Amino acid sequence: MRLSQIPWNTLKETPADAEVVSHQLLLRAGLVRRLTAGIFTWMPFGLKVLRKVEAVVREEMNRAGAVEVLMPAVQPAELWQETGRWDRYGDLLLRIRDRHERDYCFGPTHEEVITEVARRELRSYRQLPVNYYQIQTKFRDEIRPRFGLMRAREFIMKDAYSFHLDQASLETTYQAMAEAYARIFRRLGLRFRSVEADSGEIGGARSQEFHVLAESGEDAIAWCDGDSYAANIEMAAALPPSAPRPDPSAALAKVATPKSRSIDEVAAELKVAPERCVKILVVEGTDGGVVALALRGDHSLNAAKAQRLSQVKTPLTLASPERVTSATGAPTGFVGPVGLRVPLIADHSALAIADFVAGANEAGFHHTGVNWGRDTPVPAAADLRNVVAGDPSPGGGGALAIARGIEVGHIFQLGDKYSRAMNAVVLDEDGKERPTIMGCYGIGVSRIVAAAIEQNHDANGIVWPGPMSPFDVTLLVLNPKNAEAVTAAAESIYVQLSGAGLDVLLDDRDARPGVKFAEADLLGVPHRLVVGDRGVREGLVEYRNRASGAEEKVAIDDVGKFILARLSTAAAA
RNA sequence: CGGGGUGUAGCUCAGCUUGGUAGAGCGCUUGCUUCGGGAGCAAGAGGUCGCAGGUUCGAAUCCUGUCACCCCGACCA
Repeated sequence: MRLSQIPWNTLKETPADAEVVSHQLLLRAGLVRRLTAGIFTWMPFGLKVLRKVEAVVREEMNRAGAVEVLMPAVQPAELWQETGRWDRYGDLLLRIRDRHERDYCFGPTHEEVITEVARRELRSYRQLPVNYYQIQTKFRDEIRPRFGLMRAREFIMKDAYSFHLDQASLETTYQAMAEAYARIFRRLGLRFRSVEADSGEIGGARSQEFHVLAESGEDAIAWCDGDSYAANIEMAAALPPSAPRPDPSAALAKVATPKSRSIDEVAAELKVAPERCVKILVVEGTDGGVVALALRGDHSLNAAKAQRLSQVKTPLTLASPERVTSATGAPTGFVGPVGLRVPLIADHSALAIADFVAGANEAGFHHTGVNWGRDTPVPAAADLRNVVAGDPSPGGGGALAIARGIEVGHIFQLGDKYSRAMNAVVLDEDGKERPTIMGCYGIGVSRIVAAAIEQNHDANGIVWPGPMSPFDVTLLVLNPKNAEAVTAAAESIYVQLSGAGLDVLLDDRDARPGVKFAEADLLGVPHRLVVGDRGVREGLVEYRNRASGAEEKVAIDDVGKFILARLSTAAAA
């Protein structure tokens, strides 16, 4: 492409409302433009990136035996009423009414539509298994769209749905999808991890997430190199400490702590480490009362784990300050296990310490030297906390590390939830009707673009992994006005590279060199060639690698081979 | 939805407290000089000050309403 013929505007200043780097750089590099909250236009170069991601996804889905379809974006309410999700899905569902006053929604996902397809098309077990996929625009009316493409309302997703006669067949396809996903992210040149995940609302037996690793990731994932354990922190099990609880050695005492409510304040005032404190969180229970949860002072509550307790109301709700005071006799911050009048469940780690500090159930006072059993009944034990770096891995292979990740893929085993609700059945070998068993597999295609930038950028702009870059190579022409020879050389190199099958961006604009360099860095194409007066006289162009900054001079006649060699070594790596 | 904030030129923002008729930088246009890391000088174009009411001789500025957007909380690819 010749840059002189494409309107391309970059921003020198960071737009005020762009919070995360990917959003800032997408806007600054002119790849996307925001139309309204959570809704974006893909500009020419941004679209090229999106298409490259789609192509890899499509190739790998096809390789894994999936078959592409394209379902409607607009879906009738009736379908959603069949599965009950018209009412349950809530405000995330963008509802539309047509001129006949009929209800529709803009699809946030396609389980209903694909199940409708399946129940019409699939009649015999002989047609199974089948895995349909599409790459399509979805709309979820997020309460708060943010972070640019990372959490847009309108976004592009690859979603696949597989249908099986039995669980064993589902397992096979699920495994194939896990492998396809790993191939996709590897081919895109992204550092990623697959983790065990909570299957959440969609339901079903097994679920795995794929995360692009990046500091700015919204999710925390726990992993261990020693045993290849990896799980979303929501799921990662905290093992009970192996050492038995020490015997009490201190006497129970009540101390005044008028200013201290938080663990940090209490620990500072009493000069004890937070891990020698026990904090109590009071949450709503299932029986209309409240339930107290005990954690070691330095640990944080894991909402997903707490919700799994039968006594705890879902969704997890902290009791209001008034409820806490009336139930325990103390305001929040001073609740403790000694003489506590509400049911108490303690995290394993909180149960494993002796002589600890805790609230005294009286405003302005804490206890020191508290011991389970001696001063309080021994509460029920449970895994309630988030794992922290250094915890033993549930896989037994060593210590856990915590990394941040951006969820870009999620695969589920759905079972027969939708096929039963919508009567998607096939005849089995015995001629009996059986509901199909389903799997579903999503990839956030547009989110991948943002995640790639979050993971790969520097102070000057984007540093695309080669396979996602809008171009293979960018060719900067310096001083074309003053040097016809330079223009001619650039043209010949452009033809040479294009002829070699490379996607080349030729910067033939009448612009100053500084502008071209700065904008090339912003755009982040991995390989840059500069054609200028200096080199052309010697028959040379200058090469620079965007990621490493390494520079090299290359003979004009050899540029095609040179770049191709770089691309193939990058692909092999 | 609850809490906080912002709407002034394409972008980043000043002006608002204390009403007097619109500003800067970047970007854009033209010319000249420049030209190896977002040039300099000069001349320009561009704004119903989010919208609607109100107060006032006079409103970007004060009041009321409204809309949009952004940030903090629970969901998700």
